[in-house]
Amino acid sequence: MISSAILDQRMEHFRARCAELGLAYTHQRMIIYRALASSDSHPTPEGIFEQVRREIPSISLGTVYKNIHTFTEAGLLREVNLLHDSLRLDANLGNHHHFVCVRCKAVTDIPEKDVAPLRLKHPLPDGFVLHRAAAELLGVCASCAASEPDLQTGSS
Amino acid sequence: MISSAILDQRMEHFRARCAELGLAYTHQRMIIYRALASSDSHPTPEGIFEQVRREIPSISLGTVYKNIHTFTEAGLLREVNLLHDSLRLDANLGNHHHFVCVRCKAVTDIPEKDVAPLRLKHPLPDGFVLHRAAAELLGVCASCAASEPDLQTGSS
DNA sequence: TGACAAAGGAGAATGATTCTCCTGTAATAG
DNA sequence: CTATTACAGGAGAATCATTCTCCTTTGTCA
Ligand SMILES: [Mn+2]
Ligand SMILES: [Mn+2]
Ligand SMILES: [Zn+2]
Ligand SMILES: [Zn+2]
Repeated sequence: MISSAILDQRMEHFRARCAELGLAYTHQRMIIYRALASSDSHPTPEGIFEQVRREIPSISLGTVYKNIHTFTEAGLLREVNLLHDSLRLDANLGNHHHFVCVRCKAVTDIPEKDVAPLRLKHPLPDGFVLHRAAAELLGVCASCAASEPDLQTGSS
Repeated sequence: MISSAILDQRMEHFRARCAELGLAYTHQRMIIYRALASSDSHPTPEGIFEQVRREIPSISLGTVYKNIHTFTEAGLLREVNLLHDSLRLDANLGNHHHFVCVRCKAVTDIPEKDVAPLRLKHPLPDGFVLHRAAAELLGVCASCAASEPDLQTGSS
């Protein structure tokens, strides 16, 4: 759960961004975004659907999915897992990092030594056990950047 | 594509691990693992299926999936995307890191300042444009660790 | 208030993945 | 080198998340 101050700030940003983009400010959208914005557990669409249903029993799962896409495109939401559409496999068992192209979803290995060592400066929450750590670099790969010059600025 | 020396080493490891675990060393398994081990593009099950099919036209997609699971459990393969089973959303738009529990797939936010800054010590491959970087920490969350004491060693 | 484009609801369709069921074959003992 | 048998593979059905289609409803704006 998120503090009420942060939630208010997020809801205000949501309202402003809807106006900015000409998105209709519907009851469903407000409730869906509030469910998302008040969670810090990285929920699934199903989870959001279940929660929203308590307030709007007639809401359809399709509406939840459609708005998740709308919000993501509007920059109001991020997908935790860019690669969730299909399993991606790696037979390289050594430590290394990954660069993921936000455009074509290509995954490129980055040698471990090319990134400053990942060091925890504060301990993990109590009871957590760390197995492995790697950097996930997001951006645009060479071939996508070549075909879309305006992506080269790094401004999402 | 991977160098032939590394491929040989991986195939030898594969053979040894199969013997170790009592896994039958079938032609299909060998061809499937070779397809995986000779790729550095983080292929999908479909992609592996297409490639294996050239050598074993009668192979079934189910066999590819089954062996991918077998190999993953054997530690011969890793999933790039632990969270690919369902979309996971994040309304926290600030920079932060993620801890993913390998057991229950819970995603926990780690404040940006709790990890040493992610710095590239060598430039990305030519033409690549970086948008964002974050650490992905893998391990076992507090509640999973509490319920399975033997997971606390960190030895995968 | 009225017109219209955008948004929502219901359920079918799709696509990736898993499962079931039967057949074939690698492993191993004789 | 066979026979036995448990494990592995093939085919296709089933499942589950996600997307799409089609029609109805509702914000938005004049
Ligand atoms: Mn890799
Ligand atoms: Mn997060
Ligand atoms: Zn790309
Ligand atoms: Zn857990």
